[in-house]
Amino acid sequence: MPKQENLPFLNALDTFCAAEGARLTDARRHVASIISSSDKPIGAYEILDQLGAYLDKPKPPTVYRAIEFLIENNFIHRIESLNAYIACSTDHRHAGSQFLICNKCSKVIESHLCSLPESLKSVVNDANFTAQSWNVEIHGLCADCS
Amino acid sequence: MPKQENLPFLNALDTFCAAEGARLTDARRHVASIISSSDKPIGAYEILDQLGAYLDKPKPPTVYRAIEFLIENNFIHRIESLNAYIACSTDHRHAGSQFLICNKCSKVIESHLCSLPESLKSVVNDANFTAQSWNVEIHGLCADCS
DNA sequence: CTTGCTAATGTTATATTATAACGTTATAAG
DNA sequence: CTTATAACGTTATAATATAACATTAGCAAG
Repeated sequence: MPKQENLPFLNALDTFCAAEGARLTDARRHVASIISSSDKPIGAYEILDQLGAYLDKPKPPTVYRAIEFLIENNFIHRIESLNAYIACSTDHRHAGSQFLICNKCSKVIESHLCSLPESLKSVVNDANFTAQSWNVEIHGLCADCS
Repeated sequence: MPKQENLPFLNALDTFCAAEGARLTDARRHVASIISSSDKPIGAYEILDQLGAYLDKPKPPTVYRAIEFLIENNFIHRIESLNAYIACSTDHRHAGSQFLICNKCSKVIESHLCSLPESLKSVVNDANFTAQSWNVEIHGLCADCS
């Protein structure tokens, strides 16, 4: 019984692939669908399990390759502190991500600051560091759980 | 040939343990020494290898237990995006960490903002989220490598 | 259309990171 | 001393991720 598909998400992916000449293969589409249908970050092996409903005996590389493709093209993010993946909730490519991760229900709120906060910019500048990408993971309790 | 030990770091650990009644066992001291002697984040299994010079055939749990102890007491941090560990460079407990991670030489600069940047605070407040801890990992090129 | 290139996949195996479980030992407090 | 607890040793395995290589699919040039 597939969960409700996240159609806007899949349509955006479709549009992107058509525009870029990228191939939206079965594996990619199904993995995208599985991740975007989850209301919380989902691990690679849980994706693999669910993928079994659509493909014949999928193996880890199939999942990881799809994940790689989707991350590269900014459709999903990896939550480093959970080794899990989540659909990107913004519609533009961004070098940095910010996640509010509930320690109780595991739901994640993605925010989308378009640039590094000033205080971090200062840190970066003071160190003569060239920032290429950045990731903020804030753990705590969401509104429902606190 | 042990690298130069980071004595200030080990002394601080010693002082802390004495003050808190925590036990500074061989495993903990050696793991702390190994991590604090490294000029870049070091993985658990590399720690394990090096630990072999001091303890008899150490096993993963020995390393992970020491790591857990050192993280809990804020002497080291885990760099999530590298699955690696680094000595804390600040002398006070802090709920949040910020790391500038060089993609070329792997060295890490830890900064120590004591509170969330304002723009992130707003995000947290707007979501009625209660932040407990936070981690910022900024990847890019350090001054030497850019 | 068919040849040849490239992207993507299938498959097997294995690397890497981390923890569960359980019996034993060491420490400090009474 | 005794006892409670913290820490450890050991074995095993869980969980996450990638290497390597043979194969296939899609597409573009001729």
